[in-house]
Amino acid sequence: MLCPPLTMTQETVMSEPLTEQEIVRRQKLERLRQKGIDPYPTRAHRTHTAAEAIVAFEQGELAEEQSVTLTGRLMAIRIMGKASFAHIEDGSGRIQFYIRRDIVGDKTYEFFRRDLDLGDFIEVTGPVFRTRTGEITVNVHQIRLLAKALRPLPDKWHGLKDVETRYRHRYVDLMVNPEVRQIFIRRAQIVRALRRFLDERGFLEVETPILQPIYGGAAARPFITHHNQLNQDLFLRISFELYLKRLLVGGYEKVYEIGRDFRNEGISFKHNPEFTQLEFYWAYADYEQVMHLTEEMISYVAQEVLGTTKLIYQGDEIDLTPPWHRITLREAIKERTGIDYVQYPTAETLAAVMREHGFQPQAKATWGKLVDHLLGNAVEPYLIQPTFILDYPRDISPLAKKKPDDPTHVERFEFFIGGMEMGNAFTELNDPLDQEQRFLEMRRLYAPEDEEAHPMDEDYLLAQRYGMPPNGGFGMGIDRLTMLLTDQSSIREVILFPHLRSKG
RNA sequence: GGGCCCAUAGCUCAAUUGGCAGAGCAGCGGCCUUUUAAGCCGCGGGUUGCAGGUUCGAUUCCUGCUGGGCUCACCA
Repeated sequence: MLCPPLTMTQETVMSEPLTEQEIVRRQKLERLRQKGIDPYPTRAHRTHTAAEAIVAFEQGELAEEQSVTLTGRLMAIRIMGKASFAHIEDGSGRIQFYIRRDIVGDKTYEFFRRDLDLGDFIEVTGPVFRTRTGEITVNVHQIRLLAKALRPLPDKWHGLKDVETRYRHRYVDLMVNPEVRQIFIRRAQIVRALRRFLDERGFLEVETPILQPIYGGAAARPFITHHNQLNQDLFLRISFELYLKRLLVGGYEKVYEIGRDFRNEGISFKHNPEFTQLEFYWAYADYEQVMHLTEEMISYVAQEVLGTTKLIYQGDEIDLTPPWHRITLREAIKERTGIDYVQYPTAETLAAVMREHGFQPQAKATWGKLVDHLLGNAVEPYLIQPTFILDYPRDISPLAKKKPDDPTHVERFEFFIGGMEMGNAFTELNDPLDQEQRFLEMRRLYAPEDEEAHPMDEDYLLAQRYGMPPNGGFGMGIDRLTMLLTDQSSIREVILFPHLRSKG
């Protein structure tokens, strides 16, 4: 038989016609059913993972001819007539098995040869031995199908490279690219280490609303949704800040949250519309103490996850060992551009001198945005080693407390590693009347129809009037930290299902 | 949103100046009882992202569209 007729009459929800290989696999499925074999049996059995079987054999824990039963996905097949080698892969790794016709019999051997495909999940049982070339191998006595795969696997050597397919069908990426699987294991380790670090220091993990009637705590455009029964528009949160600080009013002294923020903005190598944030708030601390905790926390995580505080990011050697470099924003900008922004206290004069220096700021940018432009364009890309940039202009930091000796600046820092902003922190503003003025100021800065204009959170002001302890707050992008610790240049490589435009 | 680049078989990639769309892997048939990117022989598989245009002839040149990548802008 050269090629079976390429027709399939079964109804399908997929719009694409079946490929030849898919038709062949469905025919095998039918053949199995006719033989009375369930291609999707309800239960599987295993005595060892692949890794456990290998260790058990190496340590002599398996008696002569003692059978093990392993499960996994069929990843490679080498048929040599009346005997064959193949590899299965489970969550612990790969292991080879050997199957001989004279051991399993004609019927089983033909089942293996004709009915199984790469990608199928199977169960194999038999004693473990070492081949002539030294590989620990299961000598199969019984083999069973656990789940038939109806789509062919990508190239066994080159894997799946097409970036769009990797993101849209991440499960395929994960099944054939082990280094991708490793990234998300490491991501979980990072989050676990952060939790452990904060838990050990008495921080309480809390959960605050994702659906919020008023958004705030950051400068970003929100996603809007709607509650039908309440007939109420709601916003997906852009930060946790205002809710977490309410908890300090309530009496908790150390709180943190790890969760998702949503920002309705541009997508780039370091921006995804939804991303994971860590924020903590610490009563009676200031931004100096938060800085200490930050460098301690990040180096702890690196030590826990990588076993070292030195790493390579995109070709640069980075040393996370504290203490980190500290420089004021004003000095950093002066160092890189020669511009001392305090000499140009209005948007007009600052924009003018920036243009003289070759910058092209937005025409209607506020003074604070101009300073931020200088930071982002002239300073940030050079901050490869971990660096705290301190003391931001007051008018771009409406939730931060003024410096006692300089009311034009606030006690705020951002920290940068590998040329990326990793986090933002400040001595939190806890003066309810000052806070109210800041909110009113922000409202004046933006026209009401401006999408960046922020609604006034009156309940937050009310909370502060009950008394909020002085405190230091902190926010950090976990996706970016994961990029750093896995040496990835795109945030999409550290998010399992990154946002992509719909097709068609 | 602007600029640049990319899209060819299930996967990874070729295709000369515009001249018959190919290879490896995967698949199918055959040989092969310690292989490991197994090997050998044979066979099938394409709306070249989509829609137009130029041309005797378009994977190739042009326009538009869709999706992706990089980059700039945007992102208190």
